[in-house]
Amino acid sequence: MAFSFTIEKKMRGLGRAGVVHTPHGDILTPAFVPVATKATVKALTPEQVRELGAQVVLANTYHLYLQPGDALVARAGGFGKFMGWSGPTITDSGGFQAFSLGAAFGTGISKLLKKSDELILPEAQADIEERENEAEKKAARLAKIDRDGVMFRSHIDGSAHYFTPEKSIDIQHNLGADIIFAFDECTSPTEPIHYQREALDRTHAWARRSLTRHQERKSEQALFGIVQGGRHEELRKISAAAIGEMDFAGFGIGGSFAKEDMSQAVRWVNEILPPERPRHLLGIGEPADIFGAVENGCDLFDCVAPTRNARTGTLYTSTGKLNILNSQFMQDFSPVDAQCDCFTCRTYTRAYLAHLFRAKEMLAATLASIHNLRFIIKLTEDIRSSILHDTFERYKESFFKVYIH
RNA sequence: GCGCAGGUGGCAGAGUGGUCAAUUGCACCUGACUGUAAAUCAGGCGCCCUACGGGCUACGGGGGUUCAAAUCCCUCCCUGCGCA
Repeated sequence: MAFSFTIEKKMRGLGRAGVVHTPHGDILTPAFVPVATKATVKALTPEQVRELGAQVVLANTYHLYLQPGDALVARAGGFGKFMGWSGPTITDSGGFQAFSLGAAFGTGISKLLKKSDELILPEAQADIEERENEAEKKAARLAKIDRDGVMFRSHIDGSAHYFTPEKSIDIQHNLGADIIFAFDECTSPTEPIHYQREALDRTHAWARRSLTRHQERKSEQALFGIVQGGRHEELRKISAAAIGEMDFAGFGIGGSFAKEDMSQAVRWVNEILPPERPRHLLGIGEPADIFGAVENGCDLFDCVAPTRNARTGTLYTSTGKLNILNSQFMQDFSPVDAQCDCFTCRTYTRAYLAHLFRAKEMLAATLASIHNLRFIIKLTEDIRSSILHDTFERYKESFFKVYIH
C-alpha cells in the first residue's frame, strides 16, 4: 500500500487527529516517534519499544552511512528489518548533523534557546574578542557547509565524507524507511539573521534537489521537505511557502527555536503549509512541548529527550521531572509515577531505580527508558483521544495544573 | 623484643621546608540534557563569615627546630612485613 494521510478530526484552529498510512502499517496521529539513531532505540529491544505503544521509529542517515554502511543495511532489507522492527520507519537526512557536528560542536549550544540565554544571541556578540572565540570554535568543527553540501569529518575515525542532497537521498533509499527527509541545514540559534537567510536559500535549493533525485529514482518511499527559518517570523513564512508548494508527501519543521515561542513559530509555518499533508516537528520534544505543537497543527514528533533523559537519570512524572539520583530517592519505595501504567512503574520502586543508577547497572537505562517513553507515548495517546472527543483544552489544562515544568 | 616500611581529607593515593585547605581517581551533593559526538557533560565537595574577599582548625598524639613544617628532630601510640 502506498503512502497516504487521512484526517479524522479537526480541532478549532490548526490541530487535528489523523492516520498516516505506510507500507508497514498505520500511524495514528498525533504520534510520538522514538529515536533509533543507529538502528536501535538505546537500551531497549524492539519488542519492548512495541509494548510501549510506539508505532514508528526514526533512524539517522549520517550514523548508519558511517556504520555499518547503507549498502549493508540495504542488503539486510532496510534498517527496519535489520533491527527487527516490523512497523513503519523514518530516517532523518543528516541535516541535523550539519548543526550538531558544525556550529554546535564542542560548544554546548542547543537548538533550543531560552530567552534568558540572550548573551549568546547573535545581536549580543558584537565585540571582536567574541568573534575570535567563535573562529576558534569553528576550527574544531566536524561539519563544514558550502553551497553544494556538507563536509563531515567522521566523529568515529576522523575520515572525511561529503554529503549533498543527492547523496543523502541515495543513502536513505538504501536505508529503506517508509518516510525520508530532504537534506537541509539546521542552523544554530546563535547565527545572525543574514546567515539564517543565506542558509534558508541553501535549504530550499537542497529541497528541490532532494525532490528531483527522489523522483528520478522512482522510490515508493515518502519524501518530506523541511521548513527552516530559525527564530524569525519572516523567514519561517517564506520557508513554509517555498517548501509547501513543492511536491513533497509531507513536511518536516526543523531548526532552532526560542523555547518560549516555539509553538508560535510552528503556527506561522502550519498556517501556510498545505493542511492535507502530514507535518513532522523534528526533534521536539519534552512532555510540555507536545501540547503547543499539536494544537498548532503538527502530527508527528521525534525526540531524543525521553531516552537521553532516562539514561542520565531524569524521569518524567505527572507532577514534573525528577532526578532519580537525588539522595531523597534512595529510600523512596513508591513507584516513579503512581499514575503511570508502564512495566517499570508497575514493578519497581524509586529506591530500586536509584540503586541501579548509583551502581551503574545497565538495567537502570532500560527501566528508565521504558518509563520515559511510555510516559510521552501515553501522553500523545491521551492527547489524540482528547481531540477525538473534543476535550483537548480540558485535558491540557488538567495536565499543566499539576505538571511543574 | 629487635629490624625494616608506613600512618595525609569518606576511601584509594600524590606531596616530602614556603607557590598546600593540600594533585588525581572513586564516592558523595547539585544541575544540565529537545531531528543522539551522549549509559554523557558541568559545577560543588574542612568549618565560619556582611563570601570574584577574609578568618579559623587541619596531614596519628605530644613536644621541639625554623621567619615558615604534611614535609626536619625527639618521644609516644598504631599498622604491615621479616627475625627472634
